[in-house]
Amino acid sequence: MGKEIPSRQEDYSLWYNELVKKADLAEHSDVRGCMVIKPYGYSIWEKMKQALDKMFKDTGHVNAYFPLFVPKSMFEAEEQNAEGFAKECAIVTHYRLKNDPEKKGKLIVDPAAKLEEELVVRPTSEAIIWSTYKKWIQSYRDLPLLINQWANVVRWEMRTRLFLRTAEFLWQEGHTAHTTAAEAIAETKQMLDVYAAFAEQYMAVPVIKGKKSEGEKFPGAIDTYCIEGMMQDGKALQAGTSHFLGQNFAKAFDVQYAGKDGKLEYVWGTSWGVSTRLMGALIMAHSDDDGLILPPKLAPIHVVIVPIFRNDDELTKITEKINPVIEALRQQGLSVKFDSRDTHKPGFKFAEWELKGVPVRLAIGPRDLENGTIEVARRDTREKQVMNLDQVSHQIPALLNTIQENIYNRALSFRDNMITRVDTFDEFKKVLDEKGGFVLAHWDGTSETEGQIKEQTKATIRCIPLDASEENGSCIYSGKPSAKRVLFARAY
RNA sequence: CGGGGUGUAGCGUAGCCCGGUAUCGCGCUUGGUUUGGGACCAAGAGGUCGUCAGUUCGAAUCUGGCCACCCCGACCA
Repeated sequence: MGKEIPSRQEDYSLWYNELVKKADLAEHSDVRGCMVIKPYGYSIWEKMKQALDKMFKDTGHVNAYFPLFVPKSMFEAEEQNAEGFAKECAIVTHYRLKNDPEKKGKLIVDPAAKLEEELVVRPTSEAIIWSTYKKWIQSYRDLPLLINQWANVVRWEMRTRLFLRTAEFLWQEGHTAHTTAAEAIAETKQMLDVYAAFAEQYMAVPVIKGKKSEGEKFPGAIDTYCIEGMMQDGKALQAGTSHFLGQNFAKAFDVQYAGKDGKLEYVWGTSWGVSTRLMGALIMAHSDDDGLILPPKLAPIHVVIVPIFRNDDELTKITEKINPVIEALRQQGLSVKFDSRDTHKPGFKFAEWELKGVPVRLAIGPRDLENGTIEVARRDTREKQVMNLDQVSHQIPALLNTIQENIYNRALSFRDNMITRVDTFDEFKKVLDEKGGFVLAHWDGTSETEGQIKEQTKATIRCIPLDASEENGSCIYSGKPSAKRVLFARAY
């Protein structure tokens, strides 16, 4: 009955798709590869934005907005970057439609309105931003330039999945310019730390910080750093990236500054971003077969209250009793939903709010009115307890903190159990097939080996962990010497 | 772009082989009884059967073109 979703064990990807739709997060639109983010899903994204935006501001960044369209010539300027995205760019070639003379009521592209120069719909904004920075930067006094933008971007993906990979998605992209390489590298790492802190403290998703291999890095970057999370099906998900761009874009767009000594130097750059893909990570890291499990810090509704009543009179009495509790919870900054609909039974409401992942549910009925109590249920453990009505509003904030910690710890121990060290290629393949998760193994550092392993196992090097300890060993594939283990996984 | 599949009410489907304008469930509307874990009964509303053309007295059903979507592959920071 009602909205049931398939179990994770039956079909993980079907479970994910159905959960996204049934929990009212998003749905496919009539536009191929694009999704509609529904109000409930969007409010989670808004909470993410809010927290991240504050973290960016606290580290000295300011927001700005750059255009959606990038002239093709500008896009070409940084070759590596342009080539990397060329295969998935949407292009604007015309600027006008006209009535179809053949078919009434139909529109056709007006061939007379062809653009002199095509416009690329941004797959990322380095080109337009660096060509603007050229105008903004003359002196060392103009640096560092620390700018972020919240925007949509378009990458014409062949196969799409709600939140994880769509043709258009929402993200933020930070673009900074610095006088020295050291400062730019420090910025790159700082923002990686910001992302990791956000993932762990707000999303309750533990992540591994690391550096991408040559093959996996951002085209146009010198180094790409990332945070990698582990999903419940044993596949890895890249949740954020931070790039040290060196002087690549400065040279491509001729962005130079005069130093104190009057000499012209190219600036050093970084860029970093997270996207609505984080929604996918959030969903897949915590949720269960009954629906979403949201960390309190990102839940649009912290507490839902379900009254149990047989008639208007009982509802009135419950409302009178519960209103002060609602008020007290809101005073503490919590978002509270009082679900007094008389069109659905309590059991239906319980199931619905569980599907939507509301962390805490309160239920109050005639029996509670007599006893001065209320039932408190946690979404993460499904535990129920009865509390005194006059104490409940004081205890909820602590309970929410407990839930936030619990789902983080649960995800952390799952993730830790999903890291396996292997020393042979046979073991490597066996672990990937039978257990999944991250595999820590020695690698000779060549892209040939990386490519061979990818081809044979579909596993990629997720990152070279920043905290990897020096350890002499030999590459699982080639047997050549290796100084540290890298993190492999099959990934989203 | 290759290989396979599907298109019937808001959603999920039956019917298609063997032509006669459409089945069932969920949801929706109305009324009543219900309400401490996804209520029940009754009465309703809703479909140019993806699209265009052809065959036929007659097409959801047969034939062809087109379109869209899904799966596998290729591709993918």
